[in-house]
Amino acid sequence: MAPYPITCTTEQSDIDMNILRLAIPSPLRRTFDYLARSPEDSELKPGTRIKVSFGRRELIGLLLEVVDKTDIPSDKLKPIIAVLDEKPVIPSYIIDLALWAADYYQHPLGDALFHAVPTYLRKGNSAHLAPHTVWCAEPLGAEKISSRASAQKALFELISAHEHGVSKAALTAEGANTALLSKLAASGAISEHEISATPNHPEHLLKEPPLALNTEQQAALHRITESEGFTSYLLDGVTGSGKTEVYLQAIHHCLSSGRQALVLVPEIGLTPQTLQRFHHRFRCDIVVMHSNLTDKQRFEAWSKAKSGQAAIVIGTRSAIFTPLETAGIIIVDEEHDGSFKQQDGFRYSARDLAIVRGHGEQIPVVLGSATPALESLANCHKQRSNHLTLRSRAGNAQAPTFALLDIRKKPLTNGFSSDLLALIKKHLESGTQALIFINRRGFAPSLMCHSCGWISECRRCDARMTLHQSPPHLHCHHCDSQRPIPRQCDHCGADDLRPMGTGTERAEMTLKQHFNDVPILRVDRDSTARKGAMDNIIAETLKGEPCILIGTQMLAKGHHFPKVTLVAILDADGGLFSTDFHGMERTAQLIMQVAGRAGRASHPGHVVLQTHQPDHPLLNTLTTQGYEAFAKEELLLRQQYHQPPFTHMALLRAEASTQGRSIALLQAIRDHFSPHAPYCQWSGPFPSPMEKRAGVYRAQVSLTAAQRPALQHLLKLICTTLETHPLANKVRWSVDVDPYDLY
DNA sequence: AGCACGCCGACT
DNA sequence: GTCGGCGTGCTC
Repeated sequence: MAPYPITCTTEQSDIDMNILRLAIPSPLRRTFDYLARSPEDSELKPGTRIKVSFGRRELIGLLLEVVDKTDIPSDKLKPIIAVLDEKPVIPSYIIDLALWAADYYQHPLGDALFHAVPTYLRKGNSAHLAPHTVWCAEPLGAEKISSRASAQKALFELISAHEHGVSKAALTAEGANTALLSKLAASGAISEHEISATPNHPEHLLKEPPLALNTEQQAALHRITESEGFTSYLLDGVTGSGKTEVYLQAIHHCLSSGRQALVLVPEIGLTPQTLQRFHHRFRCDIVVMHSNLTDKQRFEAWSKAKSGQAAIVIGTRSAIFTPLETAGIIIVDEEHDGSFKQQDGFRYSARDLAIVRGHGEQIPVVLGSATPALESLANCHKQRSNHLTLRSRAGNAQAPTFALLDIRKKPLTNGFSSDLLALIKKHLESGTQALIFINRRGFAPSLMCHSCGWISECRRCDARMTLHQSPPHLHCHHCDSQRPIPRQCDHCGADDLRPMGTGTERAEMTLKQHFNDVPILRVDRDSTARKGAMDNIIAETLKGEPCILIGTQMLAKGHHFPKVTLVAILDADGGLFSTDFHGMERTAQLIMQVAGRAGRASHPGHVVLQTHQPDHPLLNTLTTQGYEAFAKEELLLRQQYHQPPFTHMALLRAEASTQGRSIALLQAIRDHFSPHAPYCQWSGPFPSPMEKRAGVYRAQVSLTAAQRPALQHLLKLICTTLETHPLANKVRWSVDVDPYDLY
């Protein structure tokens, strides 16, 4: 209980609380103080939007606190211009979350805080939404319309067709002339009604009965629902083990007690199928927050979450900052997914912030994955999180079998060994489908001159340009620049240019030559760019006829293909020797994810990995003993090498338009700080693995420390120094705490 | 990040 | 003569 004030200090009433401390949307790492105009201004609460003059422009800041004194000389203080809200738009626990994140990720606080404010509000729009209304036909409305008003009659008919009323927007969409609405309303033929929220009656919540749970699922659900206050869980369940059913029943439990659920999903995870599952189960308002919404739509969804009207909020990374009137649970699906970490600007991890938020609001947090991130597993070992495992599959589904296909010394046809082609043939002949995974789109990763060895390189990046065939062009996948395919070598003029390596387009061509009697369905960013293209492919595979699916990561996420019995990974070696210590973990996750696409009860899946490293220990552990055993071994290696999650890491990145400037700045920082920070290991500065990208030269230095606070303290000093460093004016620099990748 | 001030080169 | 290039400095 809070200590009760025994003596009342009376001075308080004499002190003028007339300074408003604001967060300003700018990259400056501090707050800004303004003068209150009146005593009423001093009553304002944190989270209120305030318009102020800042430098030579006007902008909107967010009130953080009201204080009685400031270090800023009084001649510099300006009064505020206007107060935009009568009550805060952002609740204090969201402000706290954003401020915590700004501090942890070393990001300017104003900029971090405004990530929690919907763009619609950032632009100064009113926080009040016009209530949603629908038009309803009156019972005897038809008689009230003049017999000559045919257009009004038509509109009335249209409205009558909607038993529960219809919104103006929907009428417009149906091609109605909504200008006549007011005429009809005036004559009393129709009337306008506010839509009321779907009431959340606990007994009517379910549209369909929940599925029966197996013992493991039941145990997991029980652990989650019995928790009081904050507890963190890792729901570690192999593909097909029914994680989603556990989520749904945990959400049901949460909704039943009148609370809301927040569900975070990866960017590509927000498929119509996922949403369907929620809509089929629950009779309540569900809002979805993703990047394709307009500012207004996003704000509307946000408002429903904030008011409590939306019982379930599903969203991508940024939805972690959505206020909920009565939060009851946070679920992070596919928690290992990289899209939860923002890769530029404010480099926060929504998954990690979910834990922080759950702790702050004293609610359970469930991280779910079939291939948990190593740091999530480590958190379980450290007893910071509770490991809930689901090992058995629903129905009588079996785990896929794995085989490494040694392709050393084997002739390859555009990346396919003859063994693999034979295997595909066998599966097609038995009436099932095959899925081929290649992590490169386009026709071939590069174009080479057979005469002199010249390779088509991007002018703006240290990268080769990918050859695309439909339409024919060279494309840099790093900066998006394109150019026509040269007829002759740029270097020696010879006309013998040859594609090197295999991308999805070339693999598709190869398969078409070998299997001309079955459909070959290519799934990559290029082939699914057209609206509905992906749906058509899904529909085609669901017919169940033999076919071959070929594609990139897009195939690995979200969709399941029940008739696929063979999954082949054309090149499993790609990530094995990455300079990034995460490489092996990412490769393993990807392999398991792709493998998980195959097989159901009647058709067990076979997974084949073409490799030049059939003796690679971790690859063998993964394919013979599974992800869990792999993770255990990889964690041991990380521990040996003092790598995360056993140490804490931050990356100092720099980019500049000329070579050397980035390095020089980072070197200056290292020289300045490393003698005073013996607890911290410095590595670099080095040019980034791809030094030049989109015309800028990039470099980085990594810092690791055994103790988080020591690292945080050092980073703070570094940021302060960098802000005014003479070398920093031509260099863009940033700090990446807990980097997801080291590029 | 913006935005203004300021001081040097090629144009109506 | 100016228009405008981007270096530098500031924001309570």
